[in-house]
Amino acid sequence: MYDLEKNTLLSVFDPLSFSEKELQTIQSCLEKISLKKGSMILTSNEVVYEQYYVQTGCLRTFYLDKSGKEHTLQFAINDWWISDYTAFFNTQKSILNIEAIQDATLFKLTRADQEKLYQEIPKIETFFRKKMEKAFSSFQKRILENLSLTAKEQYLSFIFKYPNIEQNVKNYHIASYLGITTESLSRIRKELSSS
Amino acid sequence: MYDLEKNTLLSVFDPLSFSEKELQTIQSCLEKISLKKGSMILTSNEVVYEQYYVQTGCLRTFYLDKSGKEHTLQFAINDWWISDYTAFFNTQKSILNIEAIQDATLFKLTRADQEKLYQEIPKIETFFRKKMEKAFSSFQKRILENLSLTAKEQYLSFIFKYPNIEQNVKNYHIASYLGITTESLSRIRKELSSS
DNA sequence: CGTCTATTTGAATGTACTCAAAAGCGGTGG
DNA sequence: CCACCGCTTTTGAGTACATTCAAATAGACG
Repeated sequence: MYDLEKNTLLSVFDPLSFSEKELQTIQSCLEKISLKKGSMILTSNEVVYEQYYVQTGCLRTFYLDKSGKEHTLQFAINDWWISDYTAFFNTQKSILNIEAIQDATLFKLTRADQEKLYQEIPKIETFFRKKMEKAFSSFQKRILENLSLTAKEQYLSFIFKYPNIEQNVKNYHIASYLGITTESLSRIRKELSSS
Repeated sequence: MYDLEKNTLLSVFDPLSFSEKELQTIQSCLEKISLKKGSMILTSNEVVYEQYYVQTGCLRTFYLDKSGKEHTLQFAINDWWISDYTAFFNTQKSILNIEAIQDATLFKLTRADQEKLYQEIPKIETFFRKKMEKAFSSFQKRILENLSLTAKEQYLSFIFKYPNIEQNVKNYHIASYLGITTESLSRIRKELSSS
């Protein structure tokens, strides 16, 4: 295995270290995917068998409501995992869509291959459990901020959390994440710039 | 072990079945707790070493913001687990408070004992992983509803999800869960009753 | 019955929304 | 290099909805 490729695989499960044999197992489970900006890797109402590790680029998950509005649940940049996990956990149909909002390179991991990794490399199960705990915590924080902060404060919290997001996402994406209109976000930004 | 007590322990890890020896291990890890309505089992800024299984009664977790407002994150009734999981996972200080809003009986399980159970009865780790996945999914749903539904629709979704909640929680608790004032909730309920 | 708590109602205010239009920005082709 | 086009953001005016504060009712309980 070329070192370059090996380093890439290692970065997927970053704090862990592996034997040569384990790396081969991992390699057999990960499929590299390149995406063009604007393309979708998941649309609602598909059964979800896979999750994705984002190596480069930027993606988002969003929910399309009955009135046709998009609501961004999450952005994912380098070193994040992304899927419709609610559907993934139960091998159900997705309610979310996943879109590349920048050209991106990903690694795909199917549920079946994940189980295989759990069997062969148990520490990977712990790795994913911790990822899940982090994701859970960030959802909890999001709910609490939603309940306790004004739109302006939520925007500030957002750009603090994702300091380099500006290059990747449009303001209307941020608005759809915050649950406000682009117009409202524009006015909030105006206020902030003049103070 | 009396059958009654045994059945109680079994209900904590419901779909699983255990040997006599495993039941003893479980028993040694669970501590039964009785709570009076109004009492707190966690206040913010404490290190969180435990989670609780709710056998009877009703509890809620809430966040107290700088302005002194309470924001309810969750209610927990029979067969739910409750804690400040964000703090629990990392053995950090809580930002949440947990209050009994009805007389309640709980089982306490510490992080250390949970690890012990994982070692001795591996299927319990899977059990908790699935609980976590469910909790994650319900947070995701909450965020999406927050983004896509009106206050009235969120209220309807809430009473649909917790059909028997009325006996347990005050309307001002529901309002603090929905992120609206008691007055607004009152007006929403009035509209609904007249239509 | 009286007291305490919870809910409802009213009026004024504020914040975000919709709809429509203008301005800004980036890339392409003449 | 500039003009044009499509996309994004900003601005404006009017409206809708939730908020605040204050007061009135309704319920629960001794």
